[in-house]
Amino acid sequence: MVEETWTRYTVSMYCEDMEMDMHMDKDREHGRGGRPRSEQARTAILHAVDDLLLEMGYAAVTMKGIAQRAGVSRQTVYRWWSHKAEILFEASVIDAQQELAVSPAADPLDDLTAYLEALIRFLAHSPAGAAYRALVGEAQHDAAVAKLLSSKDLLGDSARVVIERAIGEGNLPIPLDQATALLIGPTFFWILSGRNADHLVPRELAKDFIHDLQARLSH
Amino acid sequence: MVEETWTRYTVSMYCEDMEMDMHMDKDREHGRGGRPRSEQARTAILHAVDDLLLEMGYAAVTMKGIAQRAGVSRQTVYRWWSHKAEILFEASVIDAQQELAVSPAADPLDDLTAYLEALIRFLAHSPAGAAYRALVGEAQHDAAVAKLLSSKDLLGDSARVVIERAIGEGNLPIPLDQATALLIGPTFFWILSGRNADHLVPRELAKDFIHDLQARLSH
Amino acid sequence: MVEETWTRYTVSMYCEDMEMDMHMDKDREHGRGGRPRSEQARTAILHAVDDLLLEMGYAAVTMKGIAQRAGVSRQTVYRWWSHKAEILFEASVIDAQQELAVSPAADPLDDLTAYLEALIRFLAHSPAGAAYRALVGEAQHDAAVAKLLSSKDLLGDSARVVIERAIGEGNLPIPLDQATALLIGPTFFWILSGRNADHLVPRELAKDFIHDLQARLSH
Amino acid sequence: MVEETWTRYTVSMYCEDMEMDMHMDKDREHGRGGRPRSEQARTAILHAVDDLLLEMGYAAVTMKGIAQRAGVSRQTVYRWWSHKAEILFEASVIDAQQELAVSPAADPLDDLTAYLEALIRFLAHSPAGAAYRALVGEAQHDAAVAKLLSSKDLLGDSARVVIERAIGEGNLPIPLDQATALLIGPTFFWILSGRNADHLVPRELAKDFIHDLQARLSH
DNA sequence: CGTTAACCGAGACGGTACGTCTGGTCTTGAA
DNA sequence: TTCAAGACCAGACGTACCGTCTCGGTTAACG
Repeated sequence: MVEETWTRYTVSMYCEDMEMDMHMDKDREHGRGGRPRSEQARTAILHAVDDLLLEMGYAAVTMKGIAQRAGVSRQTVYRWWSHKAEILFEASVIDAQQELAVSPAADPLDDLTAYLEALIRFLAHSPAGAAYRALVGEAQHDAAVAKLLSSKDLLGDSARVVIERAIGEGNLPIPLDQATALLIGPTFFWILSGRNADHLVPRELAKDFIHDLQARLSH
Repeated sequence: MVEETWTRYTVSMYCEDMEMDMHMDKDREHGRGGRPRSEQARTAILHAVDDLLLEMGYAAVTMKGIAQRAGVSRQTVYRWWSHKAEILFEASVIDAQQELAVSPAADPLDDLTAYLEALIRFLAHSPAGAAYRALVGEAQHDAAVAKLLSSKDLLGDSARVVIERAIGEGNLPIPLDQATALLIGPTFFWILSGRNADHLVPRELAKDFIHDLQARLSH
Repeated sequence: MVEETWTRYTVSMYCEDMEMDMHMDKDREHGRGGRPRSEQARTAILHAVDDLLLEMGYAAVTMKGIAQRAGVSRQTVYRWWSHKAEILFEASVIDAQQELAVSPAADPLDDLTAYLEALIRFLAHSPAGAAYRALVGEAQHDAAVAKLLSSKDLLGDSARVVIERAIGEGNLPIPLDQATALLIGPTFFWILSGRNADHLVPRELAKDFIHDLQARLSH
Repeated sequence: MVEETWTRYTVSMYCEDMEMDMHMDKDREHGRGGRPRSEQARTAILHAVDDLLLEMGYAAVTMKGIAQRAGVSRQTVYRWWSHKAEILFEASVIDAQQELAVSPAADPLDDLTAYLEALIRFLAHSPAGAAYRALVGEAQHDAAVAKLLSSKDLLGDSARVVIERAIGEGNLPIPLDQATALLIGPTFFWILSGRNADHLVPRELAKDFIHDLQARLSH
C-alpha cells in the first residue's frame, strides 16, 4: 500500500498500519455528496513544487508559479494548502524520512557514523534537505511555519531511532531529546551557518557523542 | 584594525579611535564637491529597522516600510544598502557582538557556562538574536545573504574568543573551528528547531564540551 | 393563452387556470423516467433573487449567491436559467405587470395620470422596478439580455393597454408604438438619468401627451 | 488650447477659460516633489479603453485588459481612476460633447430637428454613445457610477443649450429641466429599450415638443 | 562667494505575487 | 433524471511591495 491520506490543511504521513483509517477518513471527509478531490491535481502540485525548487530555486516557488506549473487553478492550491511552506513540507517530508533512515550496523559507532553521514548528505546536498533548510529558515520569522515544522520533528525523530538502537534508551544518562541535540547540533550548526560540509568528519562527531554520554555516566 | 567593509560603502562601527579613518573614508568616497551623506538619514534607517522588527515583526520589515518609518526616501535606502538583509545585519551586528562578549571568569567551566548563557539569551530572547536568526533563515535560500553572513562570523568569532581564553589554543586537540561547532551546535540546533530554550542547561553543555576535548586528548 | 415561453424551458405564471398546462408541460418535458423537477427548488431560487436584490443590492445577485441563499446546488440554477438576468426577469415580471396595470378611470386624463403615477412608482420605488432598471442597464451591453427584454415589452404593453382604453386606437394619429414612447419617454428618461422622481408631475405629463395627439390630429 | 487638466479621481472637462487654473492646478497638485504624472500613460489608457470597447465589446473592458492594452502597469490605472466607469466616462465625454453640439439653424424647428438627429446618431450609432449607454446602465445598480454621471449631465446640458437658443428661456412655460425631458425622453426611451432607431422621425418629435410648449402657454 | 555635483524628499512608473471572488463545468451518491 | 454538495479550471479583482526613474530643492566643499 503506497497511498497517502490527508486531511484538509494537515499533512498525514505514510503509515503501513493506516489502511483502515484511510477508509474511514475518506468516508468521513467525503461526507455525502460533492466531487471527490482530484488525486491527479494533488500529485501534480507536489511534483511542481519539487521541480520548481530544483530548477528555478526557492524564489520561484510561488503559489502562482506552482499552480501554473502544475496546470492547476490557483484556487485548487489554496483549497488544500494555506502556505507554500505546507506544500513544500508535504512534498519533501517523505523523501526526507527515507534519506534519514539508515539501516542498522553491527557496531554502535558505525551506526551513529552512518547516521551522521546521512544527515550531512541530507542537509548539505539533498533537494529534500534544501527544502527543509528553507523551511527552518522561514520558521525563524513565521510562527505558522514554526508550528508546521514542530508538528513533525524530522531530524529529532530520525536521531532518536538511531540513538535508541545504538545506545539503548535505558543506558542514556540524559533525556533522549537532549541527546539528539548533542548528536545533531554540531553538524546542523556547521551547515546552516554556511560552512563547508566536506570538512565534517562523521566518525569523529560520533565519537564525540559517545564520549559525552560516557562522561555523563561516570559523574 | 577592527573595521571591515561589507556594504557597498562602509559600515562604520561606533569606535572612538575610528574617527580618523572615517575622515579618510569620507575624503576618498566623496570625490570633489557634492553634498555629503546624511548621517541623520543613516541612523534613522537603522533605528527604523530595529523598531519595525520589534513592533511589527519580520514581515513588516520592508524596504518601503523602512523608508516610511525613517522619514526617508526609498531611493536613499537603496543608495546605501542593496537588500533589507544588509540593513538588518548592520542594525543588529553591534548589539550582537556586545551581547555575545562575556567578561572572563576565573574558572574555564564558569567561563564557558557564562558564554553559553549569553548565547542562549542572544538566540532565544534578544531582538538582535531574532534578527540574526532571520538572517540565517534567509541565507538558506539566498546566496547573497549567505555571503553577507559569512563575511562576519558572529557566533564563531565570539566562541573562538572564549575557547582560546578558557582552554588555550595550544591545548586544543582539534581545529578551533570544529571546537566552536561542538560548543555552539547543540544550543543552536535546539533553538533554531523551535524547542524551548528554558530546557537548556548551560553548565551541562559546557561540561560536555570539556569532556569532548579531554576524550580527544587521551586518544 | 396566457403562457409565454422565454426561458430554456418554461416560465410558469401562477394562474389557477394554468394547472393543466403545467401538467402537460411537465409530462412533455419529463420524457420517461427520472426524477421530476423540484418546484420547491424553483421557487426558492426566485425568492432568493428577490431577497438578495432587496437586502444586499444588485452586486450580491450572483449565481453562486443565489444558489447558496436558496439552499440549492449551483448546477440546479444553471440547469434552468442561463443568465442571472433570466432569473431576475422571471422573478420580477409578475410583480411588474401587476404594478403597471391600473384600473380604468372615467376620464381619459385621469386614466393616463393614474398610469403615469404607477409608472413612476414602479421605476423609482418598486423592487421589481429596480430589477427592471438593472436589466435595461445590462441590455445596453449584453445582447442576450437585450433579446430577453425585447421578448416581453413590459412598459410598452402596459402603456398600450392604457392608451387604447383612454384614447381608442382608431383615434390615434400615429402608430401605437410611437404614442407609447411619447407617453413613457419623459418619465423613463427622468428616472433613468438619475433625476429626482418627486419632481415629476404625472397630470402635466398626461396633458402633454394628449396635446401632442391633438396637435397631430389637427395637421 | 487643446489640453485638458485633471485632478486625482475626478474628471475635469475641457474649458477655454481654464488656462490660468491649469497652471495653478499643476503647481498645486504636483505639490513639491515627486515624479510628475506621465501624460503618455494617461492617453494610452484612454485610447485603450476606446479601442477595447469598439473591438471587443464592453465585456472586455477590464481594468486588467486596459492596463495590458495600454502597455501600462495595473497600479497606474488604479492610481488615477477608481472604477472602469470613470475611465470610460473620461474617454468618451469629449467626443460625446462634440457629437451633441449642433450648429444653430435659422428656424427653431430646424434647430431642434438637427439636435434630435444628432441625439439619435449619438445614442444609437456612435461609439461614445455606446459608452454612455453602458454607463447609464451601470448607474442603475451602482451608486458610484450614478454620482459620476450626474456630475456631468451630458444629455441635459446639450438639450438645454438648444432649447434656450430655439425657444428662449423667457418663453418657456415650464422649467428648463422638464422641457429637456420632453425633448429627449421619447428618443431616449425608444433606443434604450432596444427599439429600432431608424423608425424615429426627428422632425415629428421636434414638432411634438413645440406643440407641447404652445399648449402649455395657452392655458 | 558663486559653482557644482551629489545629496535628499516625494512619488509615479512597469512588474508581479498576493489571496479572494465569481463564472461555468464536472463528478460524486442519494432520491 | 434530478438534486445537493462541492471540487475543478479560468481569470478578474484590488492591494502590496519590488526596484527604477524623474522631479524640485538642499547643501557643503571647490575654485
